[in-house]
Amino acid sequence: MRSTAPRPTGRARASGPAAVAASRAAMQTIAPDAAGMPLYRAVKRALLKSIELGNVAPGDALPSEGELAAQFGVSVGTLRRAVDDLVAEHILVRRQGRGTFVATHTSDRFLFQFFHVERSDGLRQAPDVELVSFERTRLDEDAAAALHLKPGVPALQIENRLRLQGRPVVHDRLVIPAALFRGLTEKRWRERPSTIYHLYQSEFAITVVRAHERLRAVGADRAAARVLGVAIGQPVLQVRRVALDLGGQPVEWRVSTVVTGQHDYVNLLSRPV
Amino acid sequence: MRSTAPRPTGRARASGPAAVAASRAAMQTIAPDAAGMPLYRAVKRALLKSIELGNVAPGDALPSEGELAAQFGVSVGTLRRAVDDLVAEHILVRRQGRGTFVATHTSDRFLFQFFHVERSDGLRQAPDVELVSFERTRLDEDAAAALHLKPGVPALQIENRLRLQGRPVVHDRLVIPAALFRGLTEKRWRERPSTIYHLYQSEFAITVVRAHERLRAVGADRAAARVLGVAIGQPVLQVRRVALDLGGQPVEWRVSTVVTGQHDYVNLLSRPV
DNA sequence: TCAAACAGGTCATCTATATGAGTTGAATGA
DNA sequence: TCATTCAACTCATATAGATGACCTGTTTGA
Repeated sequence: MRSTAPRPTGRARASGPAAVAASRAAMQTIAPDAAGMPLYRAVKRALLKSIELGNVAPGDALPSEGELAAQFGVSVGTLRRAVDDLVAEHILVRRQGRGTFVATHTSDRFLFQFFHVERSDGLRQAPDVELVSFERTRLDEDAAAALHLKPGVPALQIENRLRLQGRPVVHDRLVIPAALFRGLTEKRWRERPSTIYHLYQSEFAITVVRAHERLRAVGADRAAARVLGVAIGQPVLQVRRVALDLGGQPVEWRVSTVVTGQHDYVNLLSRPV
Repeated sequence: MRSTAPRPTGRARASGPAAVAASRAAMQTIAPDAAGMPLYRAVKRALLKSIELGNVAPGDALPSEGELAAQFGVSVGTLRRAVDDLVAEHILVRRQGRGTFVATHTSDRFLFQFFHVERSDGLRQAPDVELVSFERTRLDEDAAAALHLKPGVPALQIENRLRLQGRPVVHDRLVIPAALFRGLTEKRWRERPSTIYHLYQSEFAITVVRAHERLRAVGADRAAARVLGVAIGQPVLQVRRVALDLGGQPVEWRVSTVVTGQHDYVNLLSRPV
């Protein structure tokens, strides 16, 4: 049994209630090139770096605020300021009474951060995803430009069909650099238990935190028409997405085709806080 | 000349450097129904209310943080916490060394918060707006539903054509309730010096702070085709927007038609902070 | 006259500390 | 046995204050 009078510094690691929360990994130290930068920004960068390097993995608890502040040699207020930012960016998740955790791509919260199609009456539902094709290929011009790589670099191209309320609504064509996803097979892809981005995160340590999309209306091409069961040339929404990881590196290029007969792409300008 | 030893409470209003910043209006008091609510949220609400009521107008400086904190009877830290939120929502703007101001709809910052069309190569530019029509009408079903009003309520319908790099790219049809925009004439509309939302704000005390949009691909209808110079039935992007004011009330219904041949609708998922 | 220094205001960052609320596992006791 | 209580941890809120950066009008001094 542990002492009721805890030592003033350093604490038993593997006993007591706190041990329930995951391991207390050491953080990166504050970057030396942080001169002139506000302290809380330097702390934020160090936290980010620790997550990027895998010192703390998605789902892990961070050390407590007091502990972290001590590790960095800053006050709790400053530490919280840094964590505030990362929570706002959905990179960390706070749970009062439990701890602060590295966010995982499992929750609906994340799903709908990256999935904006819903039924025209406002019903928002997770899509059913069917794999259409999975093949090894090389980057074409568009994908290469989006991914900041050279055309011809080995890649995987994956096509999905997404159903909402049973109806095929979205056709996705994903292109990801093979180098970042070594060992990814069609089997592993098919058998993922959760979302695609959760697969990236849990199996390849790639956490998608941002994306930018460019939307346009086009006539359905042959491939999309066939997969979605619409006429060639029918107006469909084309969404071209670049997904970025924690370090801001592009990791996925995706072209989605959306049939907007009974569904819309929704966008909130200035989310309520 | 003022005393070098300021009184401990209450300060001279119209002299000294501080007088450069605009009037120091009295704030709303903290709502009595704020029980259980965190103090900073109650403060935020009171600030919002003061802006809604016009106690401080767009462009005005708020009292200094210390002064405001004293008015509300909270610490500066708590006051800042409330202001932080409103700054994040673009309702207030901080300028170090100058003060904190009620945001105005003049800056590019605001323009691009609500205008998401840019050239496919990434060039982002403010559009040139031409008035196509301005007429008094009554709400149809769609507009009424969007504005939380009954069909048949008097309204104004305004059509615009937006050019980018000289090329007509967007056709807007705006519907606004006449009751909210009493005295708005085509002349006043035409002669606005700045953006539409700035007109709403400066002339009608309606500040648009949020909007939600639903996008779909459709074939160009006759009106859009004529105004935009495209063939009827050509795939175009249709954006249906409801704009909300400070209090969250819908104040504008807008249907935009975007020709996405050489332009895209851009959307950032999880903006970098 | 006019540029430089200064004074006094603003917000920005950082520290330190106190108290409350939520969670969990262990101890307690019927 | 099993529900309750409790201790000890977590984050959440709030306070008070110090120091720095930034901005602007006034004073100073050549």
